[in-house]
Amino acid sequence: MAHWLFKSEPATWSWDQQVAAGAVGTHWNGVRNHLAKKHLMAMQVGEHGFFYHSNEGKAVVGLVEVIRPYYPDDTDATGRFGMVDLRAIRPLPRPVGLDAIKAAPGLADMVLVTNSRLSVQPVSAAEWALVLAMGGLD
DNA sequence: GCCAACGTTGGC
DNA sequence: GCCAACGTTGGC
Repeated sequence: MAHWLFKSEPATWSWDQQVAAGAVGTHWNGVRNHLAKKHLMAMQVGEHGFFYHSNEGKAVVGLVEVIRPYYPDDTDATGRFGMVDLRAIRPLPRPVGLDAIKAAPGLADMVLVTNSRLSVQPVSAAEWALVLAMGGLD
């Protein structure tokens, strides 16, 4: 199973809001980038991702699960882009900050480091395990 | 709030 | 189809 990372500015959509959305989850809409779209299209129900707070916080704060695969984003008038649905699984006991990620030897190739502007990113199995451990989960 | 990086748009 | 101009993102 693949792993992912979803970025959100807390002022727009925060982890607390994601948690409040509960099992029903949310539509991860608003993606308008073709590389991000490609990642969304590759996602399968049951796959897990990191929830990352950009700009304010700058940390991986929780885990989410894909609960509905790619379908059209009704906020996109052009019809070119789509979205998936996500639900919160659990917070990280210790949020993993961008500074810690940049400082970790095993995470130098993380997309968060190499292409920080991409809003939906793939995460390798090794990166996933390392960030989980840094966040206090096994 | 600045600005670098990057994606997109539109004129040619 | 190239590329300059522009807008947006996101770290600092």
